[in-house]
Amino acid sequence: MPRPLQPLLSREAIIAATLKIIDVEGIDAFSMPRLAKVMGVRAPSLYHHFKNKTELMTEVARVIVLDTRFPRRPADENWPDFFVALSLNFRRSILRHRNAAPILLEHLPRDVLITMYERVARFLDKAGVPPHLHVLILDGMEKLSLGASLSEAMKTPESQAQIFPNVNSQEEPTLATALAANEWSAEQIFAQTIRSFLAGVMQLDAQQHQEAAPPAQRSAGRKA
Amino acid sequence: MPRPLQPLLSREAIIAATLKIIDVEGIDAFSMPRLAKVMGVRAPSLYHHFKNKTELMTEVARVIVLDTRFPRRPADENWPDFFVALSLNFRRSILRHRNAAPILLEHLPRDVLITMYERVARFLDKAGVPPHLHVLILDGMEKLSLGASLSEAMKTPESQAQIFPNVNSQEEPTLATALAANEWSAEQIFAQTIRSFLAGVMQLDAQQHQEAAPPAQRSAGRKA
DNA sequence: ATTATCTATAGATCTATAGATAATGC
DNA sequence: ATTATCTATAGATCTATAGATAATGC
Repeated sequence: MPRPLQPLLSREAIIAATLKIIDVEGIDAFSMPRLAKVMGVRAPSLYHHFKNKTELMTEVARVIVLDTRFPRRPADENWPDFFVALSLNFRRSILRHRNAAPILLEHLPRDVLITMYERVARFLDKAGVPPHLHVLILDGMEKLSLGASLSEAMKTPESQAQIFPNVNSQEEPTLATALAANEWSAEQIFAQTIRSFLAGVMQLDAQQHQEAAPPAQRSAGRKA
Repeated sequence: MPRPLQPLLSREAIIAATLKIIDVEGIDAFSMPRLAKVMGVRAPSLYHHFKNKTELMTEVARVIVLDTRFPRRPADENWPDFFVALSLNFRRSILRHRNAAPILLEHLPRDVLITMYERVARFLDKAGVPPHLHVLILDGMEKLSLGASLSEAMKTPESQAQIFPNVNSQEEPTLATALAANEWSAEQIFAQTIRSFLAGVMQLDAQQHQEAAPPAQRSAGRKA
């Protein structure tokens, strides 16, 4: 059966099948022959649609991140809510495919993020957040979201319920006490971390302006 | 030459050689035969010292993280400085072996972190930071440090100088403006992010106590 | 008896290319 | 002429185990 009446493959279908294999069987189970088998074709046919395995993985990473929904814009004074919502969406997109975390690390789709960050920067502008804080806010949000998502994704099923796994109350009494006092889920802690970060960015910036210049001033002096 | 007069191998030497291969040639260049060749032995000899490749990689990840120095304790009121120093040390430890980032993600040595967090929790206690904030602070610091280190580690040599690579001032004007205004290095942004996060944690907590209880109160009410 | 190497090798794959083949679209 | 499959296969490895061997330490 050389060329079939209807194409058996498409880039979209190949990417979807790749994700499914990785989701269900794990990343080590994935190979081009395995993918071919799942799709009912022979391995070389896949190379008609993707130059090589790397190109396929790059697209998989893109699809995962592109799934992140952009939240509705809240009232200007509640702009941190927007960041919490966006970060949670990003985190959930990654955790929808936790077995793919290593792929995401290796093929982080910078272009997708850049496009997203441009929209976010415009949002910040409209909300009245001073431009000299934009890079700090975007970078901090990226790092927090990536760190939280990737480390959560790598948790074993057993340790998924715990914030810090394997804490021994004999050897780590202070930490054990702190954990016992915690009533938040990993996701709630993440949201609160984003909120705290944003609050701190604004607070430290306000402090610096107080020091550097008279009250209602607002420019220059972002550096120490 | 069956058993040599002096042992040719040791766990420490094997781990060091593994890291060297990964640092110099990249993670894909690593294999047990390649490692054996570098050490002047045959591949099966390595299995006398490590059960399998996974055990070796787990130890490599441990060694990388164990390299993180615990900073000197500053005056209590400057406790955030301690966190900035610790986070920077952690980040630098990871970036000393940037090619090993995927190993770190997959074999994150939880026990090493837990031991470190116990010390940090005690430090927080002494500095007067209320226990109900410990988990939030530790988790946030972990996520930020991991996210920053791992994504920095995966940057290509070309993009290492940039905060966000490949921003086009035609297509992303707002973001490009924000980047042009930035005068900080990735490391400086990271430090400032840690600082902001900590400031925000304290500020939001103070606010909540204001709402929930009369001034000098300090207990309960960590939840909304 | 135990330790630390070796030889030999099972056994399992993988990625990717060359070139054939038949269907499709112009 | 181009497209989308196929067959065949080059070429390169890898991980890990079984069992031999000689040095070491008791």
